[in-house]
Amino acid sequence: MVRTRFAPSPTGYLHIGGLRTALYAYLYAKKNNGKFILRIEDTDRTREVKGAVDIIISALEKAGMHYDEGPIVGGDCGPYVQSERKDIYLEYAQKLLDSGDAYYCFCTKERLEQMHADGATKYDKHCMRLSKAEAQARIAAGEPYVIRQNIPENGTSTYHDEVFGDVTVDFKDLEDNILIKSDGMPTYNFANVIDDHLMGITHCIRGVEYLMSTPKYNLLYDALGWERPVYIHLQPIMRDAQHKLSKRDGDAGFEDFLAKGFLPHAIVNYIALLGWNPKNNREKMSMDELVESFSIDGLQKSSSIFDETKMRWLNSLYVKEMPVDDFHKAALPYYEKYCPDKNVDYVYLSELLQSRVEVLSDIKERAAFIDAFDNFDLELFVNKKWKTTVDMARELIDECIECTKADDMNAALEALAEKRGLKKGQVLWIHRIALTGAAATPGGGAEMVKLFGKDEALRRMTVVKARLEK
RNA sequence: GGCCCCAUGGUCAAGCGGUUAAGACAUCACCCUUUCACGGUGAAAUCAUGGGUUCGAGUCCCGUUGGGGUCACCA
Repeated sequence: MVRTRFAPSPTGYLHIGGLRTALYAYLYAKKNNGKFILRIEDTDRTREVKGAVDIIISALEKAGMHYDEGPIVGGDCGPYVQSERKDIYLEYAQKLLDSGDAYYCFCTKERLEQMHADGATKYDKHCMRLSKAEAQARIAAGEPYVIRQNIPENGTSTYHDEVFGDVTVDFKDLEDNILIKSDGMPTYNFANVIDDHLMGITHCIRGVEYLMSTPKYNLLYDALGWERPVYIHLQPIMRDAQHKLSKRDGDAGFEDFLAKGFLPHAIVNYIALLGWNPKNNREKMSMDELVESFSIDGLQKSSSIFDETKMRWLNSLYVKEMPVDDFHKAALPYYEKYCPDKNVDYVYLSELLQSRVEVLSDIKERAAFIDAFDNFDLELFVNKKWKTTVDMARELIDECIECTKADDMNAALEALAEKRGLKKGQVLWIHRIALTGAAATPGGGAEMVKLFGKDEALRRMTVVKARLEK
């Protein structure tokens, strides 16, 4: 049975790159009728962020990825929070100590720093030479210590990665890294191996930053007599050719995009395609369809640049197919914030806006004309294409108002154009500007009158008339 | 710097020795619409570079360049 996992450290938000890693792990598990596990990697107590686990869980929920085992829901391999598994790691560290695959190290930070200052590129195995008795004595004396992994001094290690193929690393380039820190907590390098095995993880899906250290983990699997998992390393999502998308650049978090008005599934759909090709030439896909078409051979070997513009396009597709009621409900908070308590038909506004909005937050500018009417620039009456002028508006405003009162406004406007020897477009332009005060509106004059209602429409035009005649 | 990995239009990408080198976003033009969008049609735009191998190379090999990753008591 396939078992994959998403193992974030609780930093306070879910990075879009992390979300994609989680997504691929989820898709792969579901595609193979397997299980998707959530594990929290919080062994660095100094980086503890309160409430971070809840944020991750709720983000996964919103994204539509339900984990089968993990915090809160539990499972047979719990606990799923590493800080609660301390004793387990110590137990396995002891086995490694016994077999000689690990050793106690008492080197001080000062000595380590001096070593590097002297040009050393890795730890010199200084403490490996200590006898067991001596090590025990120093521990008994209360000296702080760590446990290091004993890596062979010579030879190479090759393993197969599902996306990169065979990767070979020379042991000379690997350091005797720390397995257990002086506070008794394991490092990622150790905990990840122990947990992946104990939790029955069959496919290890993670970022490329672990590509080169994977041989160290394999050494651990081998020493403990465990079967290695299948490895699938993922290239990062970039902001541009040389920088990863990061929180520092702002808005690299899943929640940030939600706040910007993106729909959760649109984000998921977009990032699924960033670094993976479904081979069916389809882009807009439901979660079920993603699961159905997911396959690791569509995974990209190179990193990809995040393109918010394209995500907006995909989002607009989902916005358009929303039931009008849903769209209206989603739009309401924006109306309340940007054009509250106006004399307009908000439901009709939603109807007009739905096809003109890519992300919900576009509503702000799209509906701005409703609120920003009073002081619009009269120069808007000037239109190059239609050759309209402010003077023309001044001349026509009274009649435009009359037309608006008419039962058949459109016909009246048309008649007005004819009477004045103008093109209909010229009259319509002036009429719509007088009504909305905006060069672009989510509908023509007729729609705008319907949106405002005749009374409010006339009130607006009267205000403009006064301004024109001042 | 050592080591590992990567390299097709501006971006996401198909391609797995023989193609007019798909498709999508963005861009531009036109149509539709007497606003703006939506929609439709079309255009422009890519194999980083130098050597091989081969009848034939975007596809295979080597070098170069560029980029990323990694060298922590962080994950």
